[in-house]
Amino acid sequence: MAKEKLDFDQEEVRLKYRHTTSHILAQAVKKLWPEAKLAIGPAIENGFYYDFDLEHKFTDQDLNKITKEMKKIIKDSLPLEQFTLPREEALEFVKDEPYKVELIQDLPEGEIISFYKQGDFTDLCAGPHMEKTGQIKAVKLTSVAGAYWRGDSDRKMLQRIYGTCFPTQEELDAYLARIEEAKKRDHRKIGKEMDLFAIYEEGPGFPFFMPNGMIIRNELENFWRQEHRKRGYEEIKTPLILNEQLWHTSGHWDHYQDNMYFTKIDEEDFAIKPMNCPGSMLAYGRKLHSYRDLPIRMGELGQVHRHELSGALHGLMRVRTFTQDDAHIFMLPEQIKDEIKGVINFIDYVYNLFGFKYHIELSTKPEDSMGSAEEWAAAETALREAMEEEGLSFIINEGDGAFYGPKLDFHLEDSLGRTWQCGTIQLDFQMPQRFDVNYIGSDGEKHRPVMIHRVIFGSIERFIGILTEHFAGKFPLWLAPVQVKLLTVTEKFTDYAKAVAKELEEAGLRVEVDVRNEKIGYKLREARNERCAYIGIIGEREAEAGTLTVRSSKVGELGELSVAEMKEKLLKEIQEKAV
RNA sequence: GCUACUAUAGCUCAGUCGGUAGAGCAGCACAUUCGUAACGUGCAGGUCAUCAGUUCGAUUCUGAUUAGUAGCUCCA
Repeated sequence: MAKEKLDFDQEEVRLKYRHTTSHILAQAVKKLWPEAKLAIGPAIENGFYYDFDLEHKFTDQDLNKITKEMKKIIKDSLPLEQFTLPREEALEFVKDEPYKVELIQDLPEGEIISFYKQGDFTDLCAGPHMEKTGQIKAVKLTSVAGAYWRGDSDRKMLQRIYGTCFPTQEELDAYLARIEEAKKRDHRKIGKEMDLFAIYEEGPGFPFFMPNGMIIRNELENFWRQEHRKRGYEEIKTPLILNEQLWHTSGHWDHYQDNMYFTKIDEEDFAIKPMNCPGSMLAYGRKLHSYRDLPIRMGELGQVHRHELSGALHGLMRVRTFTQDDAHIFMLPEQIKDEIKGVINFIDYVYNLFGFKYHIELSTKPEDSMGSAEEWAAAETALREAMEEEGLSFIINEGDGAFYGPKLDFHLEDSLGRTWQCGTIQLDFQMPQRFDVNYIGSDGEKHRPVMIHRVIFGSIERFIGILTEHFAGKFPLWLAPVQVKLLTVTEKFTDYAKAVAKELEEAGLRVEVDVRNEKIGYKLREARNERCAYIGIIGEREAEAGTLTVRSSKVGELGELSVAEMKEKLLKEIQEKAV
């Protein structure tokens, strides 16, 4: 075989390569368990999977056995041959594979039905594929997990084997090492190490924030308030518990009940809020508003509770109580586009500040929704046009809107590249009608305002999780729980160290001093493990010169600085919110 | 919620083919007064997640429960 260098940078090459590997996986599984029924096996980001329906439960040992079998298939370097069949013959061909039968039945009439054959194994597949199984070099089966047939939780759960593959063993090893490295940034691990937050068995999905975590949280909230004041928002706070009737009015009773917690007060039924909007509606509706006052932008750091499925909980990323940095904007119809653009730019400003990369999804009308098709179309158009006019690209997430309106979702990545919805902008024509809120127009008549729900962080909890993984715990100075830690070389310099700490503290910095009778190497190691942003070392030289020897967690040694220089440097960095 | 897996000291883990458990780090005491990632000695610390069952005896085997992990479903 002619040695042909694979261009793995090209997406179609990667997909072809991985897809062929998934066929090899299926062939190996069929060889070992001929009774296994095949579902689907696509190439995905970073690898591939194949779904099987099989009584026997795959174990980790099985993955080794399967890998051995795959290596044989690769060694045999079987050619992959495509052929097509007319529909009836195709159905006859796969009659022992019920999932394949279903797939073929769902293909439109007249579609060419394509198969790929390698050795004694044939799979329904549109391709494309590599020419020979021998072209696959380095394979690793990574995990086995359950997955519903066709992603439908009402249908059977199949066994999914995940794997990855690369043109060389070195690339595979590098990839696996990268994953291991990324796991060290996991916010659950760092959160424990830095004592940011904790979740106890007594409250699954209900995180506790520890003092270090509270510093980050409070700094984020301060920043949030400052930025919202600049942009013409006012702040309110609405109650966590409101009576059940309110949730009938809002539509949550009909559309969101399963996710809500309820309680009783004096025999009357109350609900714990899963969203802040109904409270905001009451707040807006308590007085008459003139068209001259619109838009009204009402912000709220609102804590909500939602019954998320136990299997979905994930550190701070997916919890059962979280604080949304919410706001509801009430506006005239002609203000819609500008307001949406304002929020888009606001979100972009905040995410850029942290250096996040993000992508945007436009989520359209779900099956379970309120309002007419026309209203939904108008709302979707408004969101789409605002995006297009701002020159932003986005993907469509069909049927994933909120029950009261379509939304733009802003997704951020965690350390392993999993994306989490953070910011969202939701257009809502329903809630204003349901709560019968209005404004007085220039004609002296009542009119219905349009409303936007929006969040920037999404939830403070999730955002802190993302921040933690993004910075691997080395937070920007303005967020860092410990901004400076002073270490004394011996106890002789305790007084000087405390005087320096006092001066820095008086400038508003968060300072800790380690005057313990320990070796400097030991104290330094500990301070570094704690991810202190700056470490100041104080010994004889520094005490005499009125300085400290500084090391930054991000850029390393900075040499000797006077206390005044240190103070100025850090205050500037905080002021700039440098990352 | 579903499928699979996991649960031993504050943390990271070892271990018991069934006879009630260990290490390192952290903590405490003593010693050391030291210059850039771990000084030493000693002490203390565990209902082996919970509840049942089998057994003379269960941390170990079985079942249920709870919590967690990966993925699916769902969502900020």
